[in-house]
Amino acid sequence: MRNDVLDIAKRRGFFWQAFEIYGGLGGFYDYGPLGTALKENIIAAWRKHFVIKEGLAEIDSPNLTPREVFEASGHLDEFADFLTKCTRCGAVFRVDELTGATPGDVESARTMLREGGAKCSECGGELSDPVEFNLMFRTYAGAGMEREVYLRPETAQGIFVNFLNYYRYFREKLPFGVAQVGKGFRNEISPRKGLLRQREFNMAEIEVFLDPDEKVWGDFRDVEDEVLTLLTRGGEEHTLTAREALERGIVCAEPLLYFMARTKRFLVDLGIDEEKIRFRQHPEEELAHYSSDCWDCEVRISYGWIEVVGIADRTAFDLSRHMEHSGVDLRAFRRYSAPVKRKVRKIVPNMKTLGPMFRNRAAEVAAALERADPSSVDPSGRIAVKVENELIVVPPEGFTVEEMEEEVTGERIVPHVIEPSFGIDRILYALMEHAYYTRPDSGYRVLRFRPSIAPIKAAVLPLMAKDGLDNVAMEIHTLLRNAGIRCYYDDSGSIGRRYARADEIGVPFAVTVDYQTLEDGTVTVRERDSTEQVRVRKEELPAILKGLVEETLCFGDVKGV
RNA sequence: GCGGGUGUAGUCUAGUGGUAGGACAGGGGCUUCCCAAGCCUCUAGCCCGGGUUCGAAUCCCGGCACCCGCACCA
Repeated sequence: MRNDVLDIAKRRGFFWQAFEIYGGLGGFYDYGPLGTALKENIIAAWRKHFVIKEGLAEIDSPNLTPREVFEASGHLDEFADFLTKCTRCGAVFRVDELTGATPGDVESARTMLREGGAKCSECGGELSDPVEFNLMFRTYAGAGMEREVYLRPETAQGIFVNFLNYYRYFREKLPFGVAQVGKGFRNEISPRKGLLRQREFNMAEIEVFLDPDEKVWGDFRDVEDEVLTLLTRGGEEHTLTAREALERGIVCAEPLLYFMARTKRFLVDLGIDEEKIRFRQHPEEELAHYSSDCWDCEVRISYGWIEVVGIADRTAFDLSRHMEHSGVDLRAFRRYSAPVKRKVRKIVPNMKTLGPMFRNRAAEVAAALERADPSSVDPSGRIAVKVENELIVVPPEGFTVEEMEEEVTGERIVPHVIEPSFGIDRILYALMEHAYYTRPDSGYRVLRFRPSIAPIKAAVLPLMAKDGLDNVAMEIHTLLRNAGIRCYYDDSGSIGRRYARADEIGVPFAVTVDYQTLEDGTVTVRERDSTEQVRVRKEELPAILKGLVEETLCFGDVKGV
């Protein structure tokens, strides 16, 4: 079955190994005409399900990202490393942790490891030769190559670093969500399994920013009846509704569960087999460095259960780290429902005396005084403040301590992030496997794409390429294309062969011009899976096909003449 | 990255040192032909690079790619 799908993928133009004429390059694929169209249709469906329905802001940030971003995100520390493995127990270690120094290349890593005489700290076994483990592609920006940049391993950072822009865009109110469709790059050690593990891949990510004390998103009632199969960290398997999962505390964060249910609905809507979808919670040790809880949506295909969507609670990790590293305040303001009044003692600088006393540093001293704690005024009435690492003692006449009433309207908080991250290529491949079947009578191959997802919507076929049937069919072909329907004309070989060719790439409808067309202007429309036909007037064809393709009209409801 | 396997037209495959063959797919034709019918015809291939040999798809070495397992998978 897998081979049939891969055969169709290559032969008919869905996808194939890239750079083949130069021997190929592992982990890189081309999408051909049909694959590109299919991918676009999947993304369009994703937009409908998430961007539009959830009211997200879709954005587009660069693939190349400066080093600093990944220093902050932790990707550099965690993944640009030399690793060694215990040959006895299989435990994995970082060379820099074992030797206390960071090696520059594999050779020096090996030397350091051997000279240090390091052994496995778990079982004392011998360690393997180190392996370079840098999953990010590095390059340089600028003529002088002065900026080190990396191809992003996820699109998420492009959203986090712009948090303030999106916060402003959403008029400074939580919660809000930002989405991005784009490419991610990971220099996988061994890319495998075709589209499933590429070095350059398509992803669609959502970052939802929430108040940590009020982690809710969407209307849970919309999804509460959705039945989910859940594999918990503890090894239990449950099949229950989202409501039950929430009430029994199987998934702790409500928005996580909400997006899990929405994800399932999206996949089923695409044509993924509902019976072959499950959610698996990451065990502690599998969690990424940034997430506190994560559920993978897995789909069963010929390769087994594969992850197609990851739904993670990234907590305040990313924003906190970018705050530390950039020095920019990335907090949101949580407004209290009513302002809180409170009495405070404050130091008020007296500029009249501070000015002559400190001259050009007076402003800094005043600022330091305002930040200082009134209780640190010493018994003699003086206070010491730090200005540019210098301790300055300000005499009593330089300030007053005043008691005043202050109105506090809110506080600053670091939002938490819920991240549903979709692997578009994996979804596309899984969809192809799930859509594939062979006709029981003939064994002919069919892709059962629903009309809105199918890359090509209609085939226009003259029964015979003569007697003027071909001309009429070509006219209809033009008519349909002008109506915005993606279709093709085919007159080669027998009519049966042409139906089979169309079925193999999942064309849902075939329009056939026959001898009766010449008499009364009607054509037949054939539905792919049932192979049933209905005869309609050719003038009505664009409207009927548009309805069928947009799924506002069912094939069974098409009125024949 | 390690171990095992595999690379022959678009796809599947025959060919174990001596002229690369087939099937399917594809193109052109014939046949009033609605589910890959038949017939004629054409296109198209030894993964790449070295070596051994008079001669390599075949043997050897290296590389690349794919598959399976391990490891890795933010």
